[in-house]
Amino acid sequence: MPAVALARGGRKPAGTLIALPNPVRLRILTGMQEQDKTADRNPHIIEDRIIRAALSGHIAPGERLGEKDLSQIFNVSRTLVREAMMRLQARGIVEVSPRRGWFVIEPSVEEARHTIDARRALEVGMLVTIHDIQPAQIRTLREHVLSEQQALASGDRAQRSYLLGHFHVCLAETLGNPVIGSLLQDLTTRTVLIAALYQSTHDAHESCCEHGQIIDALEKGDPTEAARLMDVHLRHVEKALNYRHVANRLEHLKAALQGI
Amino acid sequence: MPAVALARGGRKPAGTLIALPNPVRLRILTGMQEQDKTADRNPHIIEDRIIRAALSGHIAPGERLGEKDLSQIFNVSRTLVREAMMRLQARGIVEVSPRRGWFVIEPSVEEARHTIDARRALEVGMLVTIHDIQPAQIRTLREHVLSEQQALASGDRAQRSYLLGHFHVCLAETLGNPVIGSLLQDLTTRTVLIAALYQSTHDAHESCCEHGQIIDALEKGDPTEAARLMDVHLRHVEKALNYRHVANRLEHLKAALQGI
DNA sequence: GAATACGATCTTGCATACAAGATGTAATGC
DNA sequence: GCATTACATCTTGTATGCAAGATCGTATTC
Repeated sequence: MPAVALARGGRKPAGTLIALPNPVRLRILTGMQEQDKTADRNPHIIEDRIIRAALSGHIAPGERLGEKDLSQIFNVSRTLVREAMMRLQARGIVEVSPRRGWFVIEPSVEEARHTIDARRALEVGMLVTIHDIQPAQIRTLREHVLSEQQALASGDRAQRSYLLGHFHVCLAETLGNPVIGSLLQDLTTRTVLIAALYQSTHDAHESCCEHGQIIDALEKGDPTEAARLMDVHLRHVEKALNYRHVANRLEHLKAALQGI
Repeated sequence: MPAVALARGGRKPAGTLIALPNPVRLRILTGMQEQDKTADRNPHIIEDRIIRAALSGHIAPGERLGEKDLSQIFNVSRTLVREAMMRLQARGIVEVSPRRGWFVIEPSVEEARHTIDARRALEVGMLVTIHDIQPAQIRTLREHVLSEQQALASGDRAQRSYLLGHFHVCLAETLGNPVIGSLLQDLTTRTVLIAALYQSTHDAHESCCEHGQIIDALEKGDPTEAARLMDVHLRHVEKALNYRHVANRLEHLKAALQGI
């Protein structure tokens, strides 16, 4: 028996990430970014932290998010945790197994495809319907890519993962549509979880480079080309997913037991 | 003083719909569709009913949804109502005013544009990335349009409104992407609320006809044309919104008091 | 008569208590 | 030794209670 037992309702350890009991592991949720300490009374803080942790790769798909653990971590009652979980559930980030617990989504191969297709539709559609774009917007985007490059150089994997995912949200918001930005935040979070699940080997440098190319096309006033590049970019992201490797747990187990 | 007083926290009566106190008016939420009585223990029933009521035009933007009222209507405690509200909040259908109450969204002109733009991006993007389409799928869509026509003929405005909105969800799901379908459910619900707010005069017959044309294009194996038609369709929907008429309440009040 | 202060009564915000189910563990039978 | 059963302990599900704020009506004050 390991030194620390897994919490009762726990599924199997998600990936290789878990080496500590949940309450300890999940402590990363608290002090991650000191910048928004002001909004400590923000009822959305729990959601935000979880999304951020997922985007940073700190939380793995299938990971259990116990109400009690979270209530201790955030020092609130289970009520507030539950309310945050309800919102995250509506956003497709977590799901509940009755009387067993809350779990970060573990999309099946099919769900993964649908999610990426949805992103493709939304992002390509967003780019082809652009009218004009201002230099200031280009500057904002370039700054984002610059910070991506800095994260790449510094070797901060969490920051890198976060920024690469957040580029797409940033793009939508910079182009002036917060509604699309909000939808993309959820879809990219799910994509990052999918990538973690299916062990994406997608190169971060390549992603960053492609982000730059998309901005180039926008700067040249060619949104159609930008849309095409985005399509290619998302195909690369998808192609990097090794769907066969993990498949979903049930399929995996089934195959294993059939001696395949 | 009127025979029935408005609930304390109530904003102004939303549109001309309110002629009864909320608890009575909202009774429409209970027995709307007898078909899914089986799932009475489904914790999502409250959300579903509210979405459906909004799509049917039974619930107006700005309408107050008191926790107590709903808990009486659905015969559950406030806890479950609150959880449903949290999910609806995450889906952008309701919003909360602290210690005053929950309200169906009343999008500003800007938010309305962003929502329709998001729909355009998503639906156009979905159509241009279609590969092949089966006759069975075309049949499903035709059946939907048929039921739209029946609702038009029968004069059932609620059913008409619901089906015209639901076409877009149906399209996404039929084309095989439930993720897009889920996103579109929320976006179309918001659009219907916007239409109610800005008094859309968009002709229902025209909408239904355009739905048919989109299916025609898909059947002919021309998704690009379908995408173009969808773009036009959504522009018609948007154009029908008489943004100036109500604008938002503040603007409206301002204009009224300036004697415009 | 107009402005203000105050309290009654509504609302949501949040914590807590208990019910009910799921799971791991140890005792029991053979 | 192995299967079965009973129980202990964890989990979420749901209702309820009380706190705190917002609004409205009324009395009070100038």
